[in-house]
Amino acid sequence: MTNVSNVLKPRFKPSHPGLVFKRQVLEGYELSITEAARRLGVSRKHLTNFSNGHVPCSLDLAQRIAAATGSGVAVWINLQANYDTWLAEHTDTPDVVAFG
Amino acid sequence: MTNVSNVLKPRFKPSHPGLVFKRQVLEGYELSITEAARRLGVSRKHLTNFSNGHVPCSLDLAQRIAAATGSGVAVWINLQANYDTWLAEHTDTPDVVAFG
DNA sequence: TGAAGGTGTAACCTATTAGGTTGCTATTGC
DNA sequence: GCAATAGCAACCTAATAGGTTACACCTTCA
Repeated sequence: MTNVSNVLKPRFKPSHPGLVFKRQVLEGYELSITEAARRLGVSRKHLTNFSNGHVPCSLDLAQRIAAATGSGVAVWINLQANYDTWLAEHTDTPDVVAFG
Repeated sequence: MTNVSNVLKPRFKPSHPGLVFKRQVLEGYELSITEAARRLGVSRKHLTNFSNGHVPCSLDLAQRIAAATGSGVAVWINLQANYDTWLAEHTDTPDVVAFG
């Protein structure tokens, strides 16, 4: 697993998008989870789980956060993609037969 | 929706990861969908659907393709993320109350 | 001290979806 | 004709996003 991309781009475990949301957005706007959930149109339970890194950032949630904050939806999708990538690189790879 | 990022990074609709897989990987290795499905350990039906852009690239599939081709899993996750981003930017945004 | 609001978490339910199996039809090459 | 491939449909399952409700535990404030 030591290839060029790893050498050029050493990876530490990225923050879960929910933690970024909590620290950057909620604290930045001084919003409670309860109030943010109301404005986003999602349940408080779900936003709590997301903000604590227990559930991934779905496309729907990414769209809502982007719409409410004025940020691009790509930010949240890519945060999740980076997080997923790190996980995928650090879990066992499924059994396959190599191509070529 | 006309912001700096759109100006700097004009977006055309990205190819579905499955089409990339079909054109670049299958044709490159001269593999049939049937044979590739066998090697990846997924059903032929599912790989057909993926290769024709009917189903997204799941994390599991991304891991399998990466393992079989020696490419990084990030490639496939990011292809899907870019595709998702484009779709999210070109569909109606859900109803939310702005922060701040 | 007690009420109010915020937080975390658990149990339960529903809708969606990834993915499998089977079977049919069409196409291509031997 | 026949074998292999491809696309697609119907159907089934396991997993998951997300909701509702409820409970326990803080703070803060009157």
